[in-house]
Amino acid sequence: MEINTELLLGDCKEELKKFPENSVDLIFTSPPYADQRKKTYGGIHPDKYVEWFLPTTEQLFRVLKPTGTFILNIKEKVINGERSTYVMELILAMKKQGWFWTEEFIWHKKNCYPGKWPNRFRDAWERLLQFNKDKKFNMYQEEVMVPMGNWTKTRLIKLSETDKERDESKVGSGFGKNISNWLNRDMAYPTNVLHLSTECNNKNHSAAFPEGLPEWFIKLFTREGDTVLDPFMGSGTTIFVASRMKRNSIGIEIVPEYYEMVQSQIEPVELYLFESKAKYGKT
Amino acid sequence: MEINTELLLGDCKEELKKFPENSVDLIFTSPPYADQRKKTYGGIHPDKYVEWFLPTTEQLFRVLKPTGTFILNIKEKVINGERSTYVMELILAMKKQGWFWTEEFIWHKKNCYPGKWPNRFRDAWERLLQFNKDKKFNMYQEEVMVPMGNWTKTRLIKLSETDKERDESKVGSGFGKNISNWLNRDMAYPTNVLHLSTECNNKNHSAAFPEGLPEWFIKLFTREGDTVLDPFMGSGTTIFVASRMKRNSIGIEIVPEYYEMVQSQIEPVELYLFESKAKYGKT
DNA sequence: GTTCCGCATGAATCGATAG
DNA sequence: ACTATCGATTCATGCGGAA
Repeated sequence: MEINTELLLGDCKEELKKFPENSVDLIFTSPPYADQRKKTYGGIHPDKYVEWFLPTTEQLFRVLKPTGTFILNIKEKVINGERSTYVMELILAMKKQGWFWTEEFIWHKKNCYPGKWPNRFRDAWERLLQFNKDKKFNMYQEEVMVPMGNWTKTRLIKLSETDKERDESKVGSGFGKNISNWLNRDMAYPTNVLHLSTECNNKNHSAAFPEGLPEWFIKLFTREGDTVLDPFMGSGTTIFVASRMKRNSIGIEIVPEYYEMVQSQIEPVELYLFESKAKYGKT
Repeated sequence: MEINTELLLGDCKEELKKFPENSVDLIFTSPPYADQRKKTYGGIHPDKYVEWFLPTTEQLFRVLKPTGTFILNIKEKVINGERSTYVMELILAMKKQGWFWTEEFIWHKKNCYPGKWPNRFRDAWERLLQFNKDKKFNMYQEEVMVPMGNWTKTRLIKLSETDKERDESKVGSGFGKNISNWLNRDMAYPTNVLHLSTECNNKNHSAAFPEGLPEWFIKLFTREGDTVLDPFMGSGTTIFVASRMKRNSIGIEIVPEYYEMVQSQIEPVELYLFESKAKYGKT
């Protein structure tokens, strides 16, 4: 199997026009937040943020397959003591573009930035907005199953009786059996809350999110040989993870320094022979 | 000290007009979600939700003190495979009413209800939206401090012997004071992510949220003798907790069965004599 | 080679100061 | 008045050096 990694230098809303429509399985990205990273990206004013982002999401909509998924990592900042609304306005605007707002995952940052203020606590979570072109999309849930704790086990045992009664009367035969199947397994499906720490290592590249974040969504929404796109590549976390997981990937970055740094660290084409099981490194 | 609990039967947006303005310190409520609880509340169509809710928030704005806080527990439901937008539209509309959208807390439901769907995972979180009338409001952060993480944990093992000495020297020399300063550093301020399990009590009424939820916000935003309001009282969780914590409380409920049930279980007036330390039961 | 400790480092936010 | 910059606050994490 041949896995390609394609890196582009430039403004993603322009570069994306070169790509064919319906060609990407997963878009995972974390755009520069409003007024953040001014030194590298110039900073986008909160009032102009939606207007700035919409041309890009329009291109993303075009290149995404109907079965594909767009995961957007974002969080509104505090301005004058209150939360900005540009994320909510962005969601509403993207729906008008045709996007389905399927779900909102929560990334719980266990090691959030410290600080103390009279009127608020530390911000320990970010949004992971899931958008789709269609109600039907690819989702490989069994790939992200997690070990079940004893605590959950006992809980399910207690609930199983009530579950069987209620759901069998509703649906028929299916649901109650699922529950009993779970008891025999030691794996359970996760929820829409993800617990991950940010990586604050001394390396040159300071990634905005830990590798575990794109890894989880790449597992969930793609298979080996599929294509992953990150239009705001930054330090390249998404691209490195996708490559390691045997997914084709496309990374676009407007800052030359970042682009060159990623380019120097990645192999554009890799061959995988007689390997069916992937080894993703750390999980 | 005399603590009053006032219960009203009726539509809260009407009942609230009887109350003077600027008289409530904390509003904590979980309104009927759109199209949920149809049997008891009739159900509100998602498209009409904002329109339905705004007259109530207008009254809430009126009765809340300038230093007070409004905590709204809400979550959008899934309709035709995608998340509704009525919560976001509500926030935008409330801002036009004059509310400050100060913060969004996340309630991470550690034991959310089991289930399996082909296109989504179990929903394990809800929003706790904080609104204020002013940038300045009362917040008693030290009341909700939590034990610190592992750095101190390992240290506490070594300190255990010294800990004993502290108790002995409490009465006597000033040696204990140094230690207590150390121990103060074992507590840290929490974040805006709350981890609470849903309660599975055997009572007839199924509370929408666990007692720990209103308890945390009552600790954080009020003091003994302050006034807490829940305009959608339901099974009365907020009222019971407020009463136990020696706060005056006002509960409004439109369903007679709920109203009577709460009324039969609460003392309208309670006297507390010569007690300076509160015992809230479980923390 | 382990374990332990010290230290720098974050998509932060507020309030004061300066242009 | 309104924006830009700076210092103070604070904690989980992972690295490197030490015991």
